[in-house]
Amino acid sequence: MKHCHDGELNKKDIDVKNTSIVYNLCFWIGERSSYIYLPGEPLSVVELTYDGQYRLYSEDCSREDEYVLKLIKALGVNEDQSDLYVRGLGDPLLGSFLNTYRGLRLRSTDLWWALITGTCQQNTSFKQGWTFLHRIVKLYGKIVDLDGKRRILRPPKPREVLKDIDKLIHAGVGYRAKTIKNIAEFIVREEIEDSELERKDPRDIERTLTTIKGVGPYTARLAMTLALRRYELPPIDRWLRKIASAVYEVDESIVEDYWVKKWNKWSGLASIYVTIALDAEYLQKALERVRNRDILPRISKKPSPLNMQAFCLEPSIALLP
DNA sequence: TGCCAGGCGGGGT
DNA sequence: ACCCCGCATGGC
Repeated sequence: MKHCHDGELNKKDIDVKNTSIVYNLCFWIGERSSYIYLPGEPLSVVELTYDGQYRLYSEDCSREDEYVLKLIKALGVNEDQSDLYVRGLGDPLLGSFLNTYRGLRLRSTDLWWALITGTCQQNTSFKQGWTFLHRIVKLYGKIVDLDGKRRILRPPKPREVLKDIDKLIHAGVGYRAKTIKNIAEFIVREEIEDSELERKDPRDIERTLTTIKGVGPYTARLAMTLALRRYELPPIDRWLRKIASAVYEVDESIVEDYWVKKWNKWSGLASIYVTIALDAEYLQKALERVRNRDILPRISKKPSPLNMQAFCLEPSIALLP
């Protein structure tokens, strides 16, 4: 890769550090900066220091202005969240989180990676799911040379996974391997531009993504949230359903309706924020924290959405070849 | 050591 | 529109 140029985010009141580290993989989180792969082609990556300086690398620097726009979009710098705050300040679940993390945005990935991320969360714990993802990157990822000085991992593309699909077994993903294969084939076959899906009606997006076998409403909605910045349809799993039911004192069967009435076009983002606010703790611990109104991230040594660095210390990841 | 978990699809009613 | 089961794996 070539070093294209350096710049500075016009970041206004964005919390650059937390935005770049939350749900990032540990390979790309450093002491003073993080790496962010930009969606789409050509392969481009940004090193973003926590004070907002960035350094752009790409296979092809000729369209570097486009990449800066991609970066701005991926970081959600211009996403106007004022309505979210009108809805959320004072909320028993997210009120104090929103107050404390005002500058946080959700960094986008590409659709392929968002769908894989959702698949890895299916019927498993936070820790196990994110362990799968780290292992997929270690098993399939290539080392890229940034400017002759630094080398970093990059996530695999769908074709690279398809080429050696049997290796997925070593990532420990179990029966999810089939779904990952289906997703890779879908992405290769459809050649959908993320921007094309982005404009569709949310129900259409959900319908399109759930045609992939193994992708249901949860994974489709998570992907819309993580890749398209479309938050109208919330990913609600058993964990969030029980938490929301407890906090708002509504029956589990109507949690989704209640959630969408409350958060409206921010529903998906609010779902993700709850996982951050509760450090993605196991359900019983999360419920206890909710009862104690202890709903702010507590950064410990354990892996959590705001402490993804900890995954690099896990033997099951660190010791992979 | 066995459970069994931040889903899903298929097969029932 | 529901309910129920099996599913691979690795944490607890």
